[in-house]
Amino acid sequence: MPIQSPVWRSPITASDRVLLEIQRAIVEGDIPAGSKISEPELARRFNVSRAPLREALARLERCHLIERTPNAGARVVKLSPEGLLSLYQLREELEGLACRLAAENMPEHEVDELSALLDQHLNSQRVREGESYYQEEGDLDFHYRIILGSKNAYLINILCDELYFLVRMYRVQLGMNGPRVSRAFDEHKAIITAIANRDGELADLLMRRHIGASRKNIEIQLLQMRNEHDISN
Amino acid sequence: MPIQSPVWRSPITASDRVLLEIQRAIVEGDIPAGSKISEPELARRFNVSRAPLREALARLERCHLIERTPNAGARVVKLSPEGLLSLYQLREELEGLACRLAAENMPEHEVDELSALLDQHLNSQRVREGESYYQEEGDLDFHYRIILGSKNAYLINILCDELYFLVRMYRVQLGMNGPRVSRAFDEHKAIITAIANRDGELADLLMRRHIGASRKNIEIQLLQMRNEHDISN
DNA sequence: TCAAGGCAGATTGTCGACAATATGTAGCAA
DNA sequence: TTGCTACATATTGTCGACAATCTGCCTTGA
Repeated sequence: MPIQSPVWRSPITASDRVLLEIQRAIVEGDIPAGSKISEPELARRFNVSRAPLREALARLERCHLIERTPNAGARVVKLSPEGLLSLYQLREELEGLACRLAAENMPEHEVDELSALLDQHLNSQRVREGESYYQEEGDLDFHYRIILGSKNAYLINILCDELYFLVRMYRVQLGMNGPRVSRAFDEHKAIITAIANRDGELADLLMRRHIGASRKNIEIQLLQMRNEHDISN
Repeated sequence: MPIQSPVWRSPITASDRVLLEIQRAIVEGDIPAGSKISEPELARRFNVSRAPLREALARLERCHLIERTPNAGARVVKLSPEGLLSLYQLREELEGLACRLAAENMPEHEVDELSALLDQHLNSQRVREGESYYQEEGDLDFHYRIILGSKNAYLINILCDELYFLVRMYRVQLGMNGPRVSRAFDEHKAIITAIANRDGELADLLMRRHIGASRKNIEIQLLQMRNEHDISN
């Protein structure tokens, strides 16, 4: 089940439906990265005319999943190590800020809910150890809730609507699940505790460190992949 | 002359042209904040059909100048003190990051050019003192160049293409030029010096302080405006 | 052989019309 | 009078067709 944007309007129009389908297809690699997008073909495939399809394409460009050139059409973005690092640099800053603001603005009940959710995940995780469920769904949910708790509309929009589809795309396609599952629990717990204590500065620092650790983890994996590739050639 | 996005494709299509015109109209208050947007009316006004107009509207939504609701149409955003502060909170983080990255990635010649440009502005400014030209054009140009110097595509896109039109809109419509002109010179100079010295940490700090000072300046003006309003009633 | 130019096909940009949905108004019942 | 319903109007969403532009291939000439 795909995680859909929290600031999402209930999908009513044809362009909404098509957008969701193409988003999923791109994120999961069903439409390969770097491939050209043919408007007539996609329109047939989803049984709509080109008008709502182009509306959907405009929104896909907004969340950086495709790139369009006038009179030349659209291509699915190519994933690159540099792009991934750029993305994580941004996340460090933005989610750090989100934590600081959440410590000020997140309502008490939202903090409690998130805290309870973490405990719940921890228990269900201990049962079937190793399952990478948490890293996928739970991790994103955790980050989403804190971002929403910041109550900064621009920040929420940029992170949830524009950048997080890319994060998911990188995770799925590069298989960046990582062995950090158990450590992520503790880090998440520490972050929400800081927010509960209304210690914005600490929450900020912990979140930066949390994402920074992911980034370094990714850098290591990328290095390994490159080495394997070099050896095999 | 409007400052156009540095990552702009040369305006070729009708939707590009319409986008630029509506952007200007909204930023300068020609189309009032909060007003409803009628597709048929705008289409007639700019002599295009609704197809390219809707394409333009999609991009206006992207840079937060309008808000759309399915089946209900689009409205120009309403400006609010909270919105302005949210925007500046974001800018502090993002442009701080931009400075840190620019210190690493900005080519030497770009640093020199920007430094020279600052001196040039300083001289022409001293001639016609008080003119708010610098604050408008020069200031934005300065920030743009540093952002571009970061070489982080996502960061550039978010700041230059999505947030800066709003910044301009707030400045124009709330008349936030401020008396900080001369001080901004010194701050800009210090920032570019830090970047030239490849001292990312310092450049980051100085930029956050620079934008933070603007934010506080704005908060004061907002307070004054409220007081005057309260008194006059 | 190779480069420049042009032609054919396909793709994107734009248009006008129709269908689906929302908004405002008048009439009716409590 | 107040609140609801039904209708008329206007606006948005979608469609199919045409115009403008690009891409690849072929011809042509040096």
